[in-house]
Amino acid sequence: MKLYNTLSQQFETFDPRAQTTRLYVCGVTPYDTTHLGHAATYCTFDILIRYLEYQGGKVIFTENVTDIDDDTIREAPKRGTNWRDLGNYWTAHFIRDMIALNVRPPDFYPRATDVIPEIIAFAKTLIEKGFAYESGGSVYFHVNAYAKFGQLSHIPRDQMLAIANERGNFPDDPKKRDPLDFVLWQAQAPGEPAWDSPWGPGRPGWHIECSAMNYKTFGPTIEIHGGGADLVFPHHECEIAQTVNFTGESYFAKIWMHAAMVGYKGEKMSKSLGNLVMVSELLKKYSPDHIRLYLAKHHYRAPWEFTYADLDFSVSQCTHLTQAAQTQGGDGPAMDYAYAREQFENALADDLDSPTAAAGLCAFGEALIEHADARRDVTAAQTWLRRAANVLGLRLDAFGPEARVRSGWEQHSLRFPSA
RNA sequence: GGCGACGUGGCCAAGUGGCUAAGGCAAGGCUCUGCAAAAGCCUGAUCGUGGGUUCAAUUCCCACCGUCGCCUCCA
Repeated sequence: MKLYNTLSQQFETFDPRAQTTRLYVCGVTPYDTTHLGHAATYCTFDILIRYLEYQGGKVIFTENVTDIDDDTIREAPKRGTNWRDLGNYWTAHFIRDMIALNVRPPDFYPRATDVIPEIIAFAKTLIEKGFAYESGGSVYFHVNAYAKFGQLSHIPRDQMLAIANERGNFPDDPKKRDPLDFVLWQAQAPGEPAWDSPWGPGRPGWHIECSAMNYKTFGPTIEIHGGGADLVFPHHECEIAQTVNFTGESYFAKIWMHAAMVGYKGEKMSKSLGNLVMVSELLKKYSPDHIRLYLAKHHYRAPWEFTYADLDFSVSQCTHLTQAAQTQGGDGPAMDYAYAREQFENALADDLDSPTAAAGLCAFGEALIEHADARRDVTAAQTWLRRAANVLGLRLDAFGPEARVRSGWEQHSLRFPSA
């Protein structure tokens, strides 16, 4: 199949059967609610996984929970709790949405605080190799030591600095050598949670946890790294800088995939703007399939706007698909479905073009109903229809999420006990 | 300012180097109906602007205008 690689800015061929696909997708920072925008990203990668497996590939999937960072520490006291309980609470909330939407669970679901030793090892090695330095109990990655910084976001180096300075991002931290340097390990501030380290008590910076978790579960390189488009810079740029210089490999992930942002009421759906649509709210009126089909009808790299009118339209499409899966045919000549199958597979093989795949599947469902009315044998066509629908995460007439989805997430959620 | 997207009938939104440019919502007309509702049928697009490439562009290329996203809170 073909996938768009943010790093090379080109479509690249990816053969899911050539190797086991190690996939890492950046998860949430559980300091506040999650919403449809988050769901859209994870449904995108869910379709990717399902399609890779449909093509006979094997996938190992890791998603992270950044349970310790500035946000969780800052928000917890505002809500009369501590960072750990806050993280558990919102992670449990997120998991509920993922189960409801039939999003397959990751094989590994580590939290940042599970990998403190690995994070320390990263910082230590990066200091030894000259890519990082200790300053006042904190450790910083020295951006100027890595010439390729900017390779992912394609922001020219000289301008990065100029922009940073223009925007007043200079010496807010006098411990930094350079305003662009970012923290790997942060010295403990009064009242903050801390772990012991060679540089004194402190906690991980943002970015390093993903490098560490990735390395711990997968080793030096992976096939695909994904996340929301808002993570390209600085988060993923920093991850590359950390990982590549730690491992000494020429690359970190072969392909970098980014899911576009979802808008609502004319602006990017975001916590700070408050223009949120909650999955749990939608589920009061719509079924998981309605939402999944609606999401699949948007290409993952194209920003789009949520509207109830569009969501409503997917309701009748789901009804038809389900009817098509259930209808009784006759014993006439078997309905041909090879054309629909080819179209469906080609669409998804073309940079995960789920809108085309979904449209084709809906049209096929309509055709199937007509063939059944004409007393033709549609059983094989129905079997394939169900299989294709499953690639999009649809359940059709089945009740609730797949057993493996529920049990997998529930297993993970044991580590996020929520009061 | 930099990087990247997008701009299709009132609104939302597919799609394509040439054959009537999908579909949905809204609107108007018609059928049905005592009226209405519901349902069915019918009606609408110089595909942002200006150039270029081409026998042919809405589709490719360039410029411009406009909207949006990112540029250390962010899926």
